[in-house]
Amino acid sequence: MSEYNHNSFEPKWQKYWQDNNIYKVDIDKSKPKYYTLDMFPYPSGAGLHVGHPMGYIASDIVSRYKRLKGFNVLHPMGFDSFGLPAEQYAIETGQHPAITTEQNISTFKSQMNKIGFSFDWSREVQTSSPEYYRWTQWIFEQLFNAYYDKDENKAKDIAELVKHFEANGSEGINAECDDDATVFTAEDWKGYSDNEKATILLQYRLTFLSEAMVNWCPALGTVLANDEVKDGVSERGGHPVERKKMKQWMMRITAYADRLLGNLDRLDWSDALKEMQRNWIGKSIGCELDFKVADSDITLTAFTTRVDTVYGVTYVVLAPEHELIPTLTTDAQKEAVETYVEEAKNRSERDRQSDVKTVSGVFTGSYVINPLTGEKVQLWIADYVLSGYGTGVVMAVPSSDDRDFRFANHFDLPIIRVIEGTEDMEDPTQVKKGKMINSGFLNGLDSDEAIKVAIDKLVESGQGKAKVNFRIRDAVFSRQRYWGEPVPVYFDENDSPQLVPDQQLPLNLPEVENYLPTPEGDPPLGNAKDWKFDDKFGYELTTMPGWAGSSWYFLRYMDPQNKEAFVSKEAVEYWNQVDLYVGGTEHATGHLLYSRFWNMFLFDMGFIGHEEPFQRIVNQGMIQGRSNFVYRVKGTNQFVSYGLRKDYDVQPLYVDVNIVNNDELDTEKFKEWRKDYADAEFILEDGKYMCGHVVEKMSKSKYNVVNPDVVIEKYGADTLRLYEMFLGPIEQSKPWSMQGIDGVWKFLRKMWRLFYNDQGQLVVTDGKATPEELKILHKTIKKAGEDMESLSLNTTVPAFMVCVNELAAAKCHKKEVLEQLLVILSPFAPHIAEELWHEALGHEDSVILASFPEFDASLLVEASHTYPVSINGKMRVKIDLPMDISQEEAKEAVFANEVVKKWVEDKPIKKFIFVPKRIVNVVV
RNA sequence: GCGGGUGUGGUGAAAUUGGUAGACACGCUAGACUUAGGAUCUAGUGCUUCACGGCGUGGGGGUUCGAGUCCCUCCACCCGCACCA
Repeated sequence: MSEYNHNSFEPKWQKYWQDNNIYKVDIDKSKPKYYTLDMFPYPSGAGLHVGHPMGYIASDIVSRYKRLKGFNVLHPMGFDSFGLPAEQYAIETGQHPAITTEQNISTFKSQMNKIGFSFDWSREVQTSSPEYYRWTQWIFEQLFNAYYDKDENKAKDIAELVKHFEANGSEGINAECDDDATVFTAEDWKGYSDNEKATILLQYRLTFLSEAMVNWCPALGTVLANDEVKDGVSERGGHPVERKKMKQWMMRITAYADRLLGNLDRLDWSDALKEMQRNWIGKSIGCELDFKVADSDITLTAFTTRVDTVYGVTYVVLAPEHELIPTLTTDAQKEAVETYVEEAKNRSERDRQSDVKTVSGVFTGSYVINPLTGEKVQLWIADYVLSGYGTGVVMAVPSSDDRDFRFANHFDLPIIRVIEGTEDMEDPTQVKKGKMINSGFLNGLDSDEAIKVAIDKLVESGQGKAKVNFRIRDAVFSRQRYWGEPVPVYFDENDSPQLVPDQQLPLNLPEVENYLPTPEGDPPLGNAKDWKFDDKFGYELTTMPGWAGSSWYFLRYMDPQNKEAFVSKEAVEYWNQVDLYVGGTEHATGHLLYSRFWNMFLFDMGFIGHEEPFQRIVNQGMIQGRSNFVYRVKGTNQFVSYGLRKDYDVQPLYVDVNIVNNDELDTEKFKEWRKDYADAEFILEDGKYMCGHVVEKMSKSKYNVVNPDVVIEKYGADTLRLYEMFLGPIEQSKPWSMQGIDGVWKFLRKMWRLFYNDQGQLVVTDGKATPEELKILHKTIKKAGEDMESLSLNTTVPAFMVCVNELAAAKCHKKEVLEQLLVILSPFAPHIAEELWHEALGHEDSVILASFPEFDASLLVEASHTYPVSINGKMRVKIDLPMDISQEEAKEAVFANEVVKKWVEDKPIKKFIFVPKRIVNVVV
């Protein structure tokens, strides 16, 4: 074969790998395991664009590398196949989402296979298949049957809680539960009806029904979890979201808040990612303290992290939603308060968020007593206090909190400075910590000390206690949609939720004629005919959220066909944690928290042996689109080139980037692109039509989507793989550009020419490699190995280029060298490696089964080193010196050099620095 | 506002973690071979200067024999969170 021609062999090897099940893996205890995972995609109708495979390519390279290094590598792929787009499409067209989804998956798979990924497709999972969601439902049932014991700090079987209730009632139980959990005795418990018992247990279960404020999105017709709402609108589609009280299934993720936070320290994730999770969990350590309402027996409990500043409290504020407001409002203030509360209620979430600077509030007319100072201060209501955080009551310290400061200034409330040094400052909140002043028994203490002393005092007098608060909320689990897992629950004659028995799982998603809510306002599942448990009891009509199926799929890959369990003990023991998880940062607070939560729960219950699912995560950057524009002269069919557009009155129009090459428009293709452009005329510059460009998200409507199939057609999968890595560090976002892909392609052609000459004759020779040739090879082995371990894949490609350039220059065609080069290149470019491995080198087995060559350090040892010699820190000349030269000898040699003499002249030598194998620096 | 990150040629980017700044590619320039070139090969290519040289890693300052790398300070851009008490 005379020329490198990817089309002639890439499909051939893809078929060979598939036919020979080369990527199929099984438990093999004789080998160490390695688990590489990609965040599985939602199979959208648009197919893959060139941005998607970047992470997949990186993880594929690592998988292939680890395999060559002797690991048994689990590298699966599957589909997160429940989701909104397929359902929206069903609503519009009546097409069942399962059909659309199946078609899309088939497109995705064919695109992936063309790139040559080493996935073990026999382990594929699809979250929407009943065989899979049977176990998602099963996990839901385990969560239903469990509660969280705060003493042992783990989830336990709900039966143990029942035992405790039977013996002691609610006395002495330290478990995660609803805030308003019932208090009762063992006697009470025995007297309760089944229904009453069920209601109480629901207050403890890790998945539970609750009447709660939720994010309701009318446009999508469903509630959304907090992480699915961004800036007050839905993350998908950008529709407005309202707060609404609804009965919903919830997940008690807050039980795990502290462990989810604490474990972060031992995970090998980027700081940014960990920080995002920390923020989301939002732990704050502080205390609760009681403010008695003056002339009343009501006590308000406030949460603060800065109890040291308690002497600076000049007023206390309630959230507008606080339920005691009517009782606490004096008659004189009644009207003002009601007006304010009404207004605050009507402000949308979005308003409240975007308008942070406006100060508003109202005085209740009541006063409260500071528990530590005995001072009487005003009680206010303001919407800067959130009902959902802490207790909905804030002790305001205008001298150290920005919001309190603004508020006090606005309403002319007193400000007491309690930190030394802030006495004369216009804005005392600029200094947050220091020695306490004006603070009674806290005077002279440092802020941090004062916090401890103040808490002790509060505890002593029974007016407060240390308290840790979390920002994270329990997760809403219900979705009022069709295309998701049915919740395996029915409601009995008392309307009490009951689990569908295990033997009857999966509870299949029923057929419906209409994917919209029922006329009664029930979710779409309400349209299912005769869908009842035991023909009697109605099933739960909401479905599970998108994150349910994706919260445990990494476990199912280990044992995907298991009919007896979600994963066998043996499989999960062997494959254990995911060693490398590659995916986008957009899942930082959703998927990655929920997965950790479920995994931790399954660990607590003894089903799996590891607490954290993903030891190492690498977030690949986004590939942005690069849109092109043409400029039509208004009212004509004339298009003016980018550089000349200023001379005309033009309208920029998107043009398909696939008919533009390096910003130059293919005018012929442009005329064919659309009917109305068929007789377009062009005003050219330098004989070319140049387009404008802008970097933005890849999307169909912007005509900037580049399909990997197109790149593969022209350059081949190996070039695509190498090029996507060559573009830069994997974590970095960058616009897609084809500039430079030629360089990678040329590299593969050069590589090819080490094996075949222009006439297509094999030129590989059998001779013994020279030390020089071995050196070229081994420094590449070293570099490639290190890079693949650290995922610096962008620098590996140049290392290969240098290697091939040097071998070509040395006219080295020796089998001994080329054979090993093919092995180390094969993770990046498996097709060309396999082709040459068989056709040029005559191997029978696949290169995938080879071993990664051992790097031999002794081959890189040199007799001499070229030292850069600097005079006063400026590099002036390079001198070859023997490796083992002493400082004295080096000095002699350096000063004998003409160039050095010229620079030094007769100036006195101040210093002579000699760093072996590095540098010489002369200071004059 | 808080937190995280990034700033290096015309472009994408390297730099053994304090030791020759710009590897490797794209692009560009010149030449060779060619009927032809969006093929291939050779040479050049940070800026500046005829040259010797000088200047160069967002700006300013510092530590050091030596700083893209460490410290201080300021600026710009990107990402995340945001009345969280």
